Amino acid sequence: MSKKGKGERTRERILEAAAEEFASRGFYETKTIDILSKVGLTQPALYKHFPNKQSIYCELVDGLHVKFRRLIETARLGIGLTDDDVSAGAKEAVIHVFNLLFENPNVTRIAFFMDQNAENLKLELVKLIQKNIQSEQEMGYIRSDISAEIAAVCLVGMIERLTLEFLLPGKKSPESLADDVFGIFAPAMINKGSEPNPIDIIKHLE
Amino acid sequence: MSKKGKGERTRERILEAAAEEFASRGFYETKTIDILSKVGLTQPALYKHFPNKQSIYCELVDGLHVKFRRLIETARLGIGLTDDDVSAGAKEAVIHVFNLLFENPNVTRIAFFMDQNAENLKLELVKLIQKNIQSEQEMGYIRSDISAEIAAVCLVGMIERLTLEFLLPGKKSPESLADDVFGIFAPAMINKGSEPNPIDIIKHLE
Amino acid sequence: MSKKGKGERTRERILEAAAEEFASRGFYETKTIDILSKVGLTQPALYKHFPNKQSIYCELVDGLHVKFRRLIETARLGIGLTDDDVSAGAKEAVIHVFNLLFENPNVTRIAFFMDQNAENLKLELVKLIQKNIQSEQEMGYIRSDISAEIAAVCLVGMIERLTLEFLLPGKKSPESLADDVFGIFAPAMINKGSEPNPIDIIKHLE
Amino acid sequence: MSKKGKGERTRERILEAAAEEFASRGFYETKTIDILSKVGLTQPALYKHFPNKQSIYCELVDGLHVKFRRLIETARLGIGLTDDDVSAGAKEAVIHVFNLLFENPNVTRIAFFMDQNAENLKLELVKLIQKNIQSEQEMGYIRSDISAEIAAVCLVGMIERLTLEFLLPGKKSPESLADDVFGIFAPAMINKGSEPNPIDIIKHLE
DNA sequence: TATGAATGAGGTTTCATTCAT
DNA sequence: GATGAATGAAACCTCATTCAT
Repeated sequence: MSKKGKGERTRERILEAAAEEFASRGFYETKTIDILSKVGLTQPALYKHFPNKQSIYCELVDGLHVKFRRLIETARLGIGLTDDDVSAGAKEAVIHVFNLLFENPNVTRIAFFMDQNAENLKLELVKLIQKNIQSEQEMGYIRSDISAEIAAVCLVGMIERLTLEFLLPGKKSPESLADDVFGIFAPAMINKGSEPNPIDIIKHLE
Repeated sequence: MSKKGKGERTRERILEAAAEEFASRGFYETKTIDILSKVGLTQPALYKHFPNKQSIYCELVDGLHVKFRRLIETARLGIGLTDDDVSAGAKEAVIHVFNLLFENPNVTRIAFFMDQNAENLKLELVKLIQKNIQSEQEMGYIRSDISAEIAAVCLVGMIERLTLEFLLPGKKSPESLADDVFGIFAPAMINKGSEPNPIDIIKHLE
Repeated sequence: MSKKGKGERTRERILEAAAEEFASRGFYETKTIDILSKVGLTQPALYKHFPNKQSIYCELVDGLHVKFRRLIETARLGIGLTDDDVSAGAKEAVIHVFNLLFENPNVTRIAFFMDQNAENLKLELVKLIQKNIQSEQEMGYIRSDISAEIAAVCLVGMIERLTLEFLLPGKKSPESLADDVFGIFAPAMINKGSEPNPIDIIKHLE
Repeated sequence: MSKKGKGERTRERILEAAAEEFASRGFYETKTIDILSKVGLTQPALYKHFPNKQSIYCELVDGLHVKFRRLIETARLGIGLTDDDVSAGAKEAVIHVFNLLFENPNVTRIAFFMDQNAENLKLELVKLIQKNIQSEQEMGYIRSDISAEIAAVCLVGMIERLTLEFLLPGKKSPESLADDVFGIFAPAMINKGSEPNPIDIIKHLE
């Protein structure tokens, strides 16, 4: 009666168990038998569903990486909004990031923190944020005396560590963490005492 | 002339090669033979100097962890200075951290970024910073509407990522990075729009 | 209308597919699933019809081996004929052999060329031929300066290789190959330059 | 003191044991542990010397195949001799073949009788012999009413079976077997009653 | 001090084979 | 009669690690 065949469900149970094991022990210390005994299966069952241990790992990692890249892409396309939307949109984007990372904490641990390739992912995120910051700097909304790259890198660093210490353990919600991040990041970026760059204002009025 | 015997030198060459390999491939993908062929030795030589592969890894990791904890301890003891010292001291402390992380990039990669235990280390750093922030919040020097813990976590996150992207690749110096960090973190913490706490002002004027 | 039930037909399709696979890949490189996918069945179906993989192989091999031994037995009983019959009968026998080997080329490949037990079969054939040759040698019809055993072995060798190179690929018919074999073997056996044994001549004139 | 290092000798002992096992059980029924227990070693020792089980097999097979092809090549270059040399040379060549096959009976069993690729080898031998026969047919030395190809195939068939039944078990020497082969093959080929073709004679006198 | 040669131990993987439906 | 899903068993291979020199 169930839409999914038993095989499909088994496959998913393997993936889930693998995620738990990989997240807590790492790839190498996770033995296939650890995964299987968790699911209550024996070795050949695993190889009915996956060609090898590595492929389970990859499926988990790639899954998140794809979603993550898609999120970045979506955010990139959303660039170029009006005033309030800009900062509101930024926070919204960060919430999306936290949401995604919170979807499956085990997978996030693996794909976003343990996997070597995660660095590339973070670099892409940095690039996206950097571009946004630069736009806003050109518009004079935020300080221009700070390197957009440095700022972006810092923002990503904050997101990372907040994810590890508050999001994954379930201590804080994505929204709340986004507030926290911008509670620090926004004030740091604000064009405080200095007059806004007149040219930027003109640009903005057009 | 050299104080160190040949054996001691060999031991160090092994450690160094191991650091390179561990840093680039990780513990499990680094085979003892990879390390040895890099040094031009054969397997038994390794076991003359170390009880096993794990011990090489531990020696590298523990070395940095000890130094790191010592740094934190020193910083902790240095708490409770006068105003200028406070922020100057904070930046100084961050420089020390960057300096330590820059001492041996390979080891840093291993002990500070790959090793599971690094989380504890970072947690200790967070605690230290959190305490400092709390002190300053109590003194009214900085915003009190931000959780000291969150702020500390964010600061550590920034340090981490800046280390990975600028310090380890040699793109920026410890001092410059400390400037960058405080260029963002300090303004974010400043008690701006709100009326400053009168008591704090008095303190500050002294 | 068909005498055979569906099960029986399935059984035969399995045998046939197995013969193809065994013949082209050998026993070990043929996986049960290869056979089954060829027939469009799944694994349990196989075990409804055969106790195991080996038994399929045996059934194929034994089938030919039994037929072959029966052929040899028939030939053995037919020994002791008059002159013309002798050589004519010999060629007839070889045609029978080729016919049998041509009946199912795949099975022949397996049972006559790949199976270790085939050696015994060939040995039996050698023994039979050797006896025939000896009889004829005693009768003086053919050279006595050649070991009957050697001659028999050679004849079997020819049959084997001709089978592989011409019969199984369908390049030559059993009859034509029998002609070829005797085109070489008969002249080789003939009592040519030497004076024929007078006694033999007398026998021959009868 | 010995020229060969211990490792090299071990390698050879493995090869030798493998040849025995492969020859008697076949590739798949030979477990690496069978080979190793014969040599008194454990698994890793094998993999110090060979990348895998297959490579041991290949080294054995390729070794003989190369020698065999070299032999054929040498024979090919030796074509085109005078009268007596022709048949003498042919026998000589067959002796070389038998000698090679006798050098290492186990390897011969594997590379010349069990290995699938052996068929190609035999085909090459057939081609060589066929050419020689054709030359002699053109010169009128031997019967032209027999297909050179058929004759060559038969000759190879004889060699094969004689090898299996007499050479490998050590029942007959290469020379003796060559005599046997030509005792049958030469008379079969001889241009008995018929006058030699005049044109061929002229050709031969040139 | 360093090495050539060997090992113990254990993991991944691959089959043929079966159970419950 | 046939199947989806699972298993038992065993082979290959790869390590870190050690022995004897």
